[in-house]
Amino acid sequence: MKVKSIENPSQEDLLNILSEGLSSEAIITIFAHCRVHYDGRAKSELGNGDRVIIIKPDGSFLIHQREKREPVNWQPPGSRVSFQVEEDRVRIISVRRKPRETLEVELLKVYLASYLQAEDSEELTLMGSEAEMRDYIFENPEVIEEGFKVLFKEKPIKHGIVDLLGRDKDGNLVVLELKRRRADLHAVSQLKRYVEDLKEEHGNVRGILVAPSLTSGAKKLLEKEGLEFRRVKPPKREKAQRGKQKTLDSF
Amino acid sequence: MKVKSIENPSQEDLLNILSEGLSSEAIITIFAHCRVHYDGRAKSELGNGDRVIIIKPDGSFLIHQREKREPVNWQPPGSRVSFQVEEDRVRIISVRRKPRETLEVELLKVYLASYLQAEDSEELTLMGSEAEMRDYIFENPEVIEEGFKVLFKEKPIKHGIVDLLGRDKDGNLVVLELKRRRADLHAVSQLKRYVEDLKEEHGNVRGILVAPSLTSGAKKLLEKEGLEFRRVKPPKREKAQRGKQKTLDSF
DNA sequence: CGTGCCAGGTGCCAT
DNA sequence: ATGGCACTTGGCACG
Repeated sequence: MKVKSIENPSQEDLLNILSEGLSSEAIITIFAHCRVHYDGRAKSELGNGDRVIIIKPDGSFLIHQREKREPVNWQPPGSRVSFQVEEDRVRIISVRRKPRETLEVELLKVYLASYLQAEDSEELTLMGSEAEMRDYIFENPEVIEEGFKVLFKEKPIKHGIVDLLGRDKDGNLVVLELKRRRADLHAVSQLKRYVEDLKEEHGNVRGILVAPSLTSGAKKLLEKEGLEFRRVKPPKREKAQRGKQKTLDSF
Repeated sequence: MKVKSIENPSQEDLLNILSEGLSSEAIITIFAHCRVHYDGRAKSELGNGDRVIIIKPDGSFLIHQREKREPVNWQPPGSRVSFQVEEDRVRIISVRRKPRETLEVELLKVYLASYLQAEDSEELTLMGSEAEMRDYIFENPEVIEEGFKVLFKEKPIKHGIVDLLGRDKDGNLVVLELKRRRADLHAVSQLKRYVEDLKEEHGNVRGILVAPSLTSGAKKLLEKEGLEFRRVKPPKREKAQRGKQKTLDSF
């Protein structure tokens, strides 16, 4: 019996679903008219309305309204769930420590209470991430320019971590900042920070923003700062393997 | 009849729930053993497992595994749902245009099919955001320093938009970059970009990072760049009202 | 743990 | 639509 569900449950029914669901590490889903209070890093109030509530066995807690991809309120994994029973209503409370955050759902009317003892050992395989773009350029440095050689991947420098660090055919140090999508002002600032950092210890340093495209503002700032752009799209192929720290001595 | 649910539904039952749910603008929730394919900005595959699927009337589509706050796969609001019926299984397809993205869920076994015709007119009221911090400082500029006056809120400059722009008691232009939480390298880079921008047209410009705290790296970079820090925590009080563009002529 | 940074980020609001 | 940026960002990998 993987699943259990009760429409318009009595208070006893509801409490059964909750305790069985929690103790059996199931995913609990409740349709309810409710009100929500949150206090922690921020603070929020949500008045009465119909929502979908999900409680996962890892402590994740989601409250969804009828619109948007994002939950209106939530609690991250690791939070602890408990419930209080009052005269005519049940209150579900989720507490997170460090930072201390509490989420309180006042259930005014429950339309459906259910849980699923989910078995799932599969993990997502994702193609087209920046990590894959990095590996791709690492293996095919010529897509940046002829004679380009990679020295480091994910190299920590004074203020931050550089995606790729290499040398051009003239021996200049080259910093690459990769973006899997259209690069914006933030990306240019990031690249500029790395270039300025490295210029302090090494002579000339080139900075290249590598992305499928640029926003108008990014282009303006990039040109003003004497930085460069190479158009590269993230490859959508199966990730080969964990390409860890690659170090080629000093530089 | 706000809610409908069927445990271990027949294919006909399932199709009824889906079409009734979609046409009545309900939130549809399905517990199922399934497999998922996604292709769009990136590409992903997810093997067989038990998941919770949510389809919202605005086109939002969520697939949740038993862990994490984030859906393993999803589709944003505005996507269009349809379904294909095969011999022994149903396939739910969600398509987004611009960018073109498709999400396909192959339902191998459905444990529970349900929907809720949710009525909800309430919106979240949130306290402690950066916007509130901005309004707070706008109204109480002395929390930055004695004699500080605000000139602009959300002021667009050459490369970006400054949170707050003002003048100190000596007449120097002052840029404030606000963070509702511990400020990091990114915040410092952002502030530096604004300060450099304004220095080109105006004489001396001070940059102050306003946040509850700083990361170690942010502190180092901030000091090296001659920028300043003021410790301010975001206020958790009810938002007063929409404080729009505040312009005090030129500066 | 804190620091740094990506994300199929999402959402909001501006031009 | 594009742009610039915040978010209770979440999640991960590394020191």
